[in-house]
Amino acid sequence: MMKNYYSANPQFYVGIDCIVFGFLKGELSLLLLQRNFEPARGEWSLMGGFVQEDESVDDAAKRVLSELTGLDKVYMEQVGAFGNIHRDPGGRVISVAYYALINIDEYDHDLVRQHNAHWVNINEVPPLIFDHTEMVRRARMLMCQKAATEPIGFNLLPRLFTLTQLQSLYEAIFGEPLDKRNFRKRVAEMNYIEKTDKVDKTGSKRGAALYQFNECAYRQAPKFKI
Amino acid sequence: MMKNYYSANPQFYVGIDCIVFGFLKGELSLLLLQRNFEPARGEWSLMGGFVQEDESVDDAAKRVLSELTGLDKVYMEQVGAFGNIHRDPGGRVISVAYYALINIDEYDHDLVRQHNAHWVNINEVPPLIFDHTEMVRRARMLMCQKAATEPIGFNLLPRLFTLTQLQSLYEAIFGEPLDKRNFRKRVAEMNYIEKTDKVDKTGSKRGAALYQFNECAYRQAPKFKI
DNA sequence: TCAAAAGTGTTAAGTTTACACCCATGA
DNA sequence: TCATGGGTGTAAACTTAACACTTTTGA
Repeated sequence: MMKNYYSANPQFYVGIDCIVFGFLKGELSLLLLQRNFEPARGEWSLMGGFVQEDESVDDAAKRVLSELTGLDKVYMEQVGAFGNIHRDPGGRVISVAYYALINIDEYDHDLVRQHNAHWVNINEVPPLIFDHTEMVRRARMLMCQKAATEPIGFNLLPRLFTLTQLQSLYEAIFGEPLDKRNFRKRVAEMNYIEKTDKVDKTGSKRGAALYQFNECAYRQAPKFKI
Repeated sequence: MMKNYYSANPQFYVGIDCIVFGFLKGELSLLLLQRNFEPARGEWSLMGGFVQEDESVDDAAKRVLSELTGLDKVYMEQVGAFGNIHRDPGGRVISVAYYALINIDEYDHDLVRQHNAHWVNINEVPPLIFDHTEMVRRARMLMCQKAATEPIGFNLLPRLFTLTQLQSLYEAIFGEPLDKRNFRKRVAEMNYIEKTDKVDKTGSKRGAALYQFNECAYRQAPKFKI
């Protein structure tokens, strides 16, 4: 009768949509697909997929992201469920959106090319299918809030980075310029952002010190505020 | 072939679970069900239901809340989708949790009684079935954050309230005492929290001024910070 | 008359913001 | 030698936090 109780209800396709953030040429960008499949062939969309029987919703999101990027162990956060009746004109699909932060040096370029995916500046996102524009808006808002109080930004950078790179990342995330001296003062207070003895000479003649984020040290004293 | 593409994927029951907050006797409380039905008869749970074909997920949440409380137009926010494979031992259900803020003077007591639901102090929540404890944890965190920066607390109070009531509400939400003079100073800066000429004599001999939240005035200058 | 809640300002501490110049180096 | 990005400290403005007494009135 328990079986009975559940089976009186309808079932739904449950989709996954991924908002993939990357930090490219000093700008925050999204990895978007120009669909070469139906429905909505030719239009822009997020990378998506469907939850399968043998996986949790979170695992489905990881799988979908991995199908696009070849990446594993990526920082992802759920944005929420999107469940309007006609959100997908191809049929009733309830979709769960996730955002992911990836280091653009590490993804599988071939896979991305096969999916006809492209990096698009966050401020120049074209109209997207269905409710994907709303998903992006929510994802961006959530990511921005989270990035202000938790050290998730490092997922968008290479393991070693300069303070100028870090600052321009946060300027891209918040969409506003930051004061260099105030920024560096705050970084200096976070001992888990460690100066290494390596130097990056690609960005300037003088060379800039390379830093790394020490996750363990952060967990000892998890205070973060940019 | 579009149909084909979708139908290669499995379908799922999509559940709704409601974290119903109320402000009762100076304490934040949750409306919890002691289940008189299977599965998990006798145990404590959130009010739940299933999304139907003819409704959006948000509408399903409103319906489920209304089935329990008789209320309409309640403040609700989505907490997120919960999709672990074995989260519900009775079958694969992907559930979307919502929190609701209700004024405890206005719900339908008979309906609540019929569902065997009870108000439980937020700090004395019994073990809940499935992943409902985690849902409550997330809902509480989200609500607390939101309440600090948006005027959602008024949904938990009667239309007219005293500043002492308002303060004790926020103390319950944040789980910490607030300074009376600092609190009132901040309230005074929010012109959309309007003093009325009515007085509440039930809480003290002297009587306390009754205030109301003016939504329109708030939208003119939507700044809120407690 | 007294117990109980309502109401009311000031000051110190801490945080945030604004701001400008010298340094090192490769071209 | 000079153009370019790297690196550094201080003071004013603002925000937050701490704090105690008087008022009113019903019992």
